[in-house]
Amino acid sequence: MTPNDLIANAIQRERLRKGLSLSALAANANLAKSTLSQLESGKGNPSIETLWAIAAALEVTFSTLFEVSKPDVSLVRANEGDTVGSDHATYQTTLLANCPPGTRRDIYRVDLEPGTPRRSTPHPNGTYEHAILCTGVARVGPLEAEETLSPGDYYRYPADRPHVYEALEPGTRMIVIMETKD
Amino acid sequence: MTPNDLIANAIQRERLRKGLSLSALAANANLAKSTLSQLESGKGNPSIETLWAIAAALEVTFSTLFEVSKPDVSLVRANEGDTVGSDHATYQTTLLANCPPGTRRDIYRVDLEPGTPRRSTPHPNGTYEHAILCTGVARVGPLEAEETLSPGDYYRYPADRPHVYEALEPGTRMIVIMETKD
DNA sequence: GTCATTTGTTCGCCATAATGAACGGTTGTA
DNA sequence: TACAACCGTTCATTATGGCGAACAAATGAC
Repeated sequence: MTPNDLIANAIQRERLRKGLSLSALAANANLAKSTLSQLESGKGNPSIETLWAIAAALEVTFSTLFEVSKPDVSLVRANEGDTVGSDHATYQTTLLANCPPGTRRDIYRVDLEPGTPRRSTPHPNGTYEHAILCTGVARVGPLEAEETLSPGDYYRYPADRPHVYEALEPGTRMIVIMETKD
Repeated sequence: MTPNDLIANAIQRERLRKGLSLSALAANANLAKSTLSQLESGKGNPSIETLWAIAAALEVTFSTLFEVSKPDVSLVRANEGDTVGSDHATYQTTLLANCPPGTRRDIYRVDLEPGTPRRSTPHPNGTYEHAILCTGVARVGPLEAEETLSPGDYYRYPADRPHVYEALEPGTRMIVIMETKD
């Protein structure tokens, strides 16, 4: 893939996405439309000033012009299914939770040992926690709905009420993502 | 930041990183050293053919020349990190990454087996991935900055460029949180 | 139908990016 | 010291990217 083709495709892709005509884009970017015409047809070797003007007029970042067109697989997968990208037998991904807009998700690694259960005070209203157990066994969750998690298990629960973490085996480790409203 | 300065810095940064002299780079790229001299001093408006030759000679990807600095990665080993709320000896929590406003974080559980490395195509611009290894050993990250992760290790890297997941042990499992701009 | 407008392309001219030689400065070696 | 080999910069020449005018084709208004 030569840079000419790369940019030719990128310019046209972004231009059509914005519904701009070649002439209109030329006007916005203060470029001759002949220049754009040549670039989109792959005949050309533009300078970065020219590209910069194009990127600005297209309202995209500079490096966008050098990216291959995105099939947008991730977003489609997220809304649709559980298991994705299992074309390789050696590879399997499971979507555990997609992120609602207007939320924050802070990521914690939690190491705990058997002993006194850790009781967490309620977090702000609307808070959720996502726990994925890595190693060991743990009992996790709000008071009326604790669950015993084994490695790989995923559990999401409201964290705006009292909840516990209790290791049932030594060397228990889990990932906890705390989700709060913005 | 004008593109001239951006590229001027990038070329010199990558050139010095490889320990190349300006003259040597010019020879490798089939360019006049006067051209490189002008570019590195910010006086210039190079064509993409010129930049392409430079990127090839520097053995970096094309878009590397437009990046402000190195890939914005963060690595927290299993025994590292800022520990919070460790009042109990049996309990330890590590904040791996707090969530910037206006972002989405989707959570995946990834199971993979040794074999062909899984190469991921770039996600939309500004995407980051957070990987926490649960069991096994994996090599993860963007092409220029892969890291070998052991259980408990946390690695954050830009995912808007090609990156890989490769299991180095059977039964490798990790959590991947994909972070995208809203 | 006619005319006006807009589309993207092609061509000659001009500004300029890339060139190569010459330059001064620095390092290393006999 | 003298000399060679390298460094990066500067400058006149040359190749070429960007420009505007002219162009044919498609579209819309009346």
